[in-house]
Amino acid sequence: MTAKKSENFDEWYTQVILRSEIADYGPVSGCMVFRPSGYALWESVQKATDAEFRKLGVQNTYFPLFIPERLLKKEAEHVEGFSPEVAWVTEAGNSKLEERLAIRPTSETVMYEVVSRWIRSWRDLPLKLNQWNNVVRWEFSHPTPFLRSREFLWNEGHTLFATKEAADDEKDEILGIYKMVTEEYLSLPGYVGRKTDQEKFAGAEASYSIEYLLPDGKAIQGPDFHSDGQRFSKAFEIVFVDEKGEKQFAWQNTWAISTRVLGVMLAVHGDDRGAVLPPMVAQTQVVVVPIVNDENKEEVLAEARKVAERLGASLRVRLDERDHLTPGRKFNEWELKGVPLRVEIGPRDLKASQAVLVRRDSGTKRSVKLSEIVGEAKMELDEIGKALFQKAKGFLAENTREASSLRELESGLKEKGGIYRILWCGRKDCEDDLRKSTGGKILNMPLGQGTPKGRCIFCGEPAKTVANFAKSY
RNA sequence: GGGGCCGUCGUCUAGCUUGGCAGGAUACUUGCUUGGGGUGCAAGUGGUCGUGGGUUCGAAUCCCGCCGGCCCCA
Repeated sequence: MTAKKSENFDEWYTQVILRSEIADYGPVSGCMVFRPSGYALWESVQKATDAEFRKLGVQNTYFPLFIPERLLKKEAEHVEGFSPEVAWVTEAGNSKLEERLAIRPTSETVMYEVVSRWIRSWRDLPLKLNQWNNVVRWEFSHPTPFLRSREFLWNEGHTLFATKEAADDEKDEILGIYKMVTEEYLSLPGYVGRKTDQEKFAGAEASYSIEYLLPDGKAIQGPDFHSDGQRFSKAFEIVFVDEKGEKQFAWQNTWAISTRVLGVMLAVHGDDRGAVLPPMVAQTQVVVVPIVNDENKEEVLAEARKVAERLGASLRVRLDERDHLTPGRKFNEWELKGVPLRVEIGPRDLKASQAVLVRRDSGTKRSVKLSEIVGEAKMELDEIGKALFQKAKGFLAENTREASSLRELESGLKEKGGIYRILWCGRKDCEDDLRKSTGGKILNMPLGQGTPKGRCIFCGEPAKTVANFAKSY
């Protein structure tokens, strides 16, 4: 690592993900490669999230990558929102296609066209579908691995209900899952809230998001949930007969968590030595580094293997037996790669029947008895996950401020960055003007708040809501 | 979206101003050495100089386009 996180964040971020061997660039701009340790992070998130979805009765499916143009166009607001960044297939071999095919930017249209055939009666509902897949959104501003890539991986949940109430009830369930996974697995704190009408998903009635703060003071959106109402069911004629024998349009939701959260996690926790991976998602949770010399090589290696095996029964462990590297080199390498916990075993430890545990997050070392090492390692890993979360939470809190005047907001964003709590009248004009004059935007509006006392930061009319405001990715 | 800086072995880079043998460090391979925080020595492998065109006897070097990366502004 040559860049410092605090001095040149963008360069630091690039170095971390490349040098830690988590990701690499592909040959097409904006399309990244997940290397094994990077893909393992996603698999951990996927596994944890998917298990929660299943508890709600969500079933996994797979729908096609390609969407015929006529389908994509069926819901007007939806197509308008996505058309600038849709990638198209227009040819196959030497012949031009009769109808061009969109590479899915999201799958509403292709799914609902088909699903409409599956729904006939209120007994067919609720129908809760999900797919883990890739989508393509051809962004034109600077692509950044994980944080803004043209192709990314995500889940897209698509659920259909008989009533608005049933559909609305799902919001807290899904946002709760996303909050749990990002907090407990990725150690990331964020702000849950509703998006403004301008910022909501193209085709939704209302959108909700979890917003995060990056170390450079800019905010970025994480997982989201959309109440689609009956817009898509009307466009795609997803109709069922209710208990009274009347035809009704289904009420729908869509929701997603993407690989972007991995970028947020890497950016938030990493330091000037490299990546710092939360134990719950790290491919390797513990690395065992034997420290040998000629006299006791076999003895030390044998004990190191034994320790690695015992730890390996319940943890993801790697034993670094490479003989051509010195311990110091290995320490640096595994720190760069972000392995949460290191176990050192050398001649001195052997004599005392102990080993040294070194935490990646704090660098603290302590000796533990070999007989107790499994329990101690588990405890440390647990502590590391919590400590990362607490540290990130502290950063978020320190960089969340209130601004009561436009001037305060402007200068604050410029000098310190971070997220500002502001009062807003709810009018689109003010939202636009705020964006123009500050370069930031309304991220979302915290849920469960009453009408606040006070006036809109821009126009001075009575405020309708509190809003999280920041410069963003 | 606008402006600026930059692309040379896997990585970092010298060379470019003033056109003339692509050089170093690191990594990698082999051997020895070393080993509790980036060991040391020796030998070896590795480069269409981002890409396409132009100028020239001759281009990493000069000119133009494209691609990619970074920075600043909106």
